Amino acid sequence: MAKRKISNTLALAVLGLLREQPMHPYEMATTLRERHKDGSFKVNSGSLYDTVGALARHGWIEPVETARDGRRPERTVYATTESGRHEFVRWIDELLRTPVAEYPKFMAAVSYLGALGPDRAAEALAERAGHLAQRIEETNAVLADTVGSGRVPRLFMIEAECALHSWEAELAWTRRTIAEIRDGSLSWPEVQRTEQGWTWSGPTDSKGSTP
Amino acid sequence: MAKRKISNTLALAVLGLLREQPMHPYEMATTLRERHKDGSFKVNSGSLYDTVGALARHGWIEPVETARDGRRPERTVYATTESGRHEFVRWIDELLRTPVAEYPKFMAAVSYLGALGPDRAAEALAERAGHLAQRIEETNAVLADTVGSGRVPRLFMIEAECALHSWEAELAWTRRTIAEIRDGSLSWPEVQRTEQGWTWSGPTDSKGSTP
DNA sequence: TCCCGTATAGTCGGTCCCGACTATTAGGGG
DNA sequence: CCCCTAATAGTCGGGACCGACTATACGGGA
Repeated sequence: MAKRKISNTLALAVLGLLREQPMHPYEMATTLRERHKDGSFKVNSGSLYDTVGALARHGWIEPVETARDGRRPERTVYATTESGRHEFVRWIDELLRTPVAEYPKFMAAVSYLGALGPDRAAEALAERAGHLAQRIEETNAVLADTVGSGRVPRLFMIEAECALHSWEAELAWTRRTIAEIRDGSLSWPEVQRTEQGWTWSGPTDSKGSTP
Repeated sequence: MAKRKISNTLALAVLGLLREQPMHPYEMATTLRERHKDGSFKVNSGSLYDTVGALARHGWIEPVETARDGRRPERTVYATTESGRHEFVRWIDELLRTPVAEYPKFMAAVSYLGALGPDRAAEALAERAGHLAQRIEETNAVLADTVGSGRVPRLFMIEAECALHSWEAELAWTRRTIAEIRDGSLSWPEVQRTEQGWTWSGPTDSKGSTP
């Protein structure tokens, strides 16, 4: 599978918005924020203008008007093209079908959990758990205020449900791991340098070395 | 909280490796792959040399030797510094404590699930579910072969357990959503453009419009 | 009426990151 | 013994991404 010409998912959001209505970049940003889509797309003005430019170069969108209100900066309004609308659907299809490797910061830190020692690790994870619980609550509130009140169809906020499930899973894992650290069921070997290679020792693990 | 000087987590991996032993960049890459850490860190030669250079500029690591084997390219061997070792621990602590917004590609696609229509969406999700199941199986096999056989302490592969849980959660959500699409409990409104704004209609949702 | 904070709209320079590429050598099958 | 592949070690140019900055207009309190 050849690499996508544009891989920034912000471009997907742009195509999605322009499918509804011609718009200028600044309006795209505010619309995405209004609809709470800024949890799924990193909306950054710099990236946005870059992305819109790239989409235009590829012929997936095109400028349809350059208006000027008084002496404010010029606004360039864009619309999708036929090929842009097709690309939009193809891209979504591909993103859904084939999982790609992601490298969340949390996973990197968990890789070196050992370096903190059991007490500090448990404490740090506990703080994270608190933040996660709060984030989950906030998202639930947003869902209640939109889908829950019938103002927005559920399908239009489905990604919030997806994110919620993912955070709940992370929270569950975090809490379980805290418990395992505290009750000692996750043994904490100390690493030592020797001339042979690496040696570790711990409450339940036997000594060994990596070749 | 001021922004970190280096945010690429590959730098964390480098600090972690050099804490054990002085090394040259190429050896870091192969070591990370051997230890199956390339699921948590994106190991790319270009990024690696950039990252090592940045770490050296900040004084967190330093070159200790530049050896040359025959007429092969020069190898620069690096070691951590005192401040590098402190930074390592501080960084892990911070990454664990405070969750940051991540923008997985899947979330972006789910945002526009509607654009595929129910049948194609369900089919695409089903294909994803298959890939996820396979990935889970592969990771389980790796865990069985390392931790399961007692060759590596569980703590050293803990991030694989974490990733496994996260994928299992995603798989569960995916399967549940497929079922909801197929049995019609996730209603699929059609969006139409009107002069007022946006109108949708669907089996269970009442008509409405976004202001 | 004057000022100040906020909303509107976008530009710009620099850093980060990637992957394709180069160059050398060890190893092994024919 | 020779060629071909894989492994070793790293370079480089270009594109993606970010966030700080500019500039104008509007609204409301002092």
